Amino acid sequence: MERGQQPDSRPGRRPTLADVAAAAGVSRALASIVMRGAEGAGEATRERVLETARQLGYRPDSRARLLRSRRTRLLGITFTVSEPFHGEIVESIYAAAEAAGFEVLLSAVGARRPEGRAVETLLDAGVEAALMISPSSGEADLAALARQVPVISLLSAAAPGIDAVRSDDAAGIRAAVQHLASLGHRDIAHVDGGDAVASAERRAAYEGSMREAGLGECIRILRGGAHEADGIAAAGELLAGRPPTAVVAFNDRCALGILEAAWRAGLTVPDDLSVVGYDDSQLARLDHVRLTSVSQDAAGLAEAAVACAAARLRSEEPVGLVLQPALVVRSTTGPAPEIPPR
Amino acid sequence: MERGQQPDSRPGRRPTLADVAAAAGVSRALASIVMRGAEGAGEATRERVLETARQLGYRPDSRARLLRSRRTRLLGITFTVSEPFHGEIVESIYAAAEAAGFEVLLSAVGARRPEGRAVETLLDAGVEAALMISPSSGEADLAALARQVPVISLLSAAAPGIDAVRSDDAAGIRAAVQHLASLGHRDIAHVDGGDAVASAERRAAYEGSMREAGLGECIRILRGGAHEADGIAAAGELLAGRPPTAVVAFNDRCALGILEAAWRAGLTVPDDLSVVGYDDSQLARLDHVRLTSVSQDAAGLAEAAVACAAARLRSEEPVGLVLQPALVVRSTTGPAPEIPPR
DNA sequence: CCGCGGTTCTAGATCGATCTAGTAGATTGG
DNA sequence: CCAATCTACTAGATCGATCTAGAACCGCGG
Repeated sequence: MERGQQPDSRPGRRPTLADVAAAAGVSRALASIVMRGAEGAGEATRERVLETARQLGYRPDSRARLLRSRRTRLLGITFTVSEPFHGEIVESIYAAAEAAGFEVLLSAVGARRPEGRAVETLLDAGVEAALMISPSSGEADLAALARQVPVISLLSAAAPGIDAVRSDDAAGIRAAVQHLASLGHRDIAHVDGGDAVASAERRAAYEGSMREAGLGECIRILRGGAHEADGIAAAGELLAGRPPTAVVAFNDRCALGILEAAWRAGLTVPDDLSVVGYDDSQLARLDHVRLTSVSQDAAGLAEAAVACAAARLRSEEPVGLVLQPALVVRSTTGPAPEIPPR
Repeated sequence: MERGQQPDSRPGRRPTLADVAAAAGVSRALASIVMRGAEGAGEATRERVLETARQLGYRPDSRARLLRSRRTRLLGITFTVSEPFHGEIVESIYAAAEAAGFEVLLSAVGARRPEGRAVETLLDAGVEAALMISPSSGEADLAALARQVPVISLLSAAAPGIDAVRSDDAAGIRAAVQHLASLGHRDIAHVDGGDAVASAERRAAYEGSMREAGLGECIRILRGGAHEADGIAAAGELLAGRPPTAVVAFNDRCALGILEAAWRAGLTVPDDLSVVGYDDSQLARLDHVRLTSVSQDAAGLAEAAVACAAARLRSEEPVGLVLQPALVVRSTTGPAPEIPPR
């Protein structure tokens, strides 16, 4: 009677709502009402049912629950396991989704697991909407997908029929350039993202804001990429000739590569060289890095994306949402050297 | 007739097996047989059903499917979003699980999402077993969990009632020490993992293998940790006094910190200092790092873990499985300098 | 014409929850 | 005292699949 481990009816099986109802001496329907906190149950009965449920160790079977109630309240997420910034967004999405009453289903994209497959898993599980972080699929595929389920693209530009939540890259880059210019820098170079998605836009923003600052003649763009190695390679080229006094990198990982190359070359940051990253990822915040970076505000993006999904499920039209990034100044930027080094 | 977009019965809803059956003029049961490739259907009918399913854009509802068939074939995984090595294992688990006929359900652990919550989500979804990568819960919690569902712990030591799949840390460390000794190093230091789970074991293995190599007098252990900053801090201490000629780090991230500190201090790797990491993560393989590291063989661990889960579901006893790691020599280790530097 | 084994197919129960419609029982009002 | 109203509760259908038991049909030997 007092054991509370095994339901007497079926040995060794996880207890069901029927078990709880039987044990508490009520109908399944009433037990259901109590379990989901709906109204229509007496106070005394409610407590009795909750107590028996606790004793039996009952946990509602989410598959059965979702099957019956049309609204699954499930949000699917595709993300790339090897991208640290994706991880940060995922964590924020959990929080935002929970607050909005959604469950979250993750599906990883990786070298051996293409995005298409990741999305299919989500559809099979019955998600109500799919949040895709930096989707790599083509526009046609995304459009086809969007016909089956609301799709919210995170960090990428909008496509027809799908929501897009991203931050204003141009504004972010402009903030970086202006910050450096206000510190007296003139030779501000840019290591771009190569073939990465947002690379072209950030490159253009760099050129634009250099001209705005009256530094059109100092524009210097090097081909980089999204990873540390790309930063290293570009920095090698950069430091070989007449090095600039500051560099705006495509993202944090690229910036980290530049920092490493600078350290190896014996330069002091930020005395000899200022470096700005992009993403404000954990990497940037690490104690030994303290990288000045443009913050994409993972939490804000996540909340906006979840809000978007909720709006779409209330059958509103797709929107493109653009958040304003903020520059976070840390220890890798400082005043321009009085006399150019070397 | 030829549209193939909307099932005629219920507009705008995803088609069900009943829709397919009706459209193909067969019973639901037969349609089910065809869809899951069971035997008992005529060749002609089989093709007709598959064709109509394709036209209607039918996809089986996994919730309903799993609800009915007791075997959910679902594997739950808890992992930490910010740990790169976890990501690698996750990806390998996908492959291994698919090959073994399992579906995979991910649940992330993070700063704002404790492991307990991550596991509960998995249980609610009805996973048949839980694979936990580097579980942080206490033994009591794990034991309680293991009473509800088979638990396989990855990368951590075994606990009563749960399987554990890990690699032989002692052997890995020994391989690192022997490698360095064979290169002529004598002053081989160890930067440990601080409070991290496997730290004590690796530290002991370092001491043991140093003695085996006749270098008992050169033993030197510094407190480190699992992250880059820990490596930096320890390296600062190390390089301040009489620096060793080689360092065995607790893991790759720690080793990376040591490398950075070395570069900043103007040392050349491996000429002045050899460094060995642990995990053989993506980080170690990066072009500009090329860190000599002990490979934990993510794919092997993943396969073993999935096999373990399968065995447990055939009601075999919990086991502790230990894989042999392998040392991957890259560019951060070399012969000991003829004359100690400085 | 009957019985038999084999294949192909179907009706109906079932998984564990939710939801609709409706039934007891107490309370209130005229 | 009967009708109306409200609350507490229940029976049974339902979601979309699987699974069991059995029906319909085939050819074939006796």
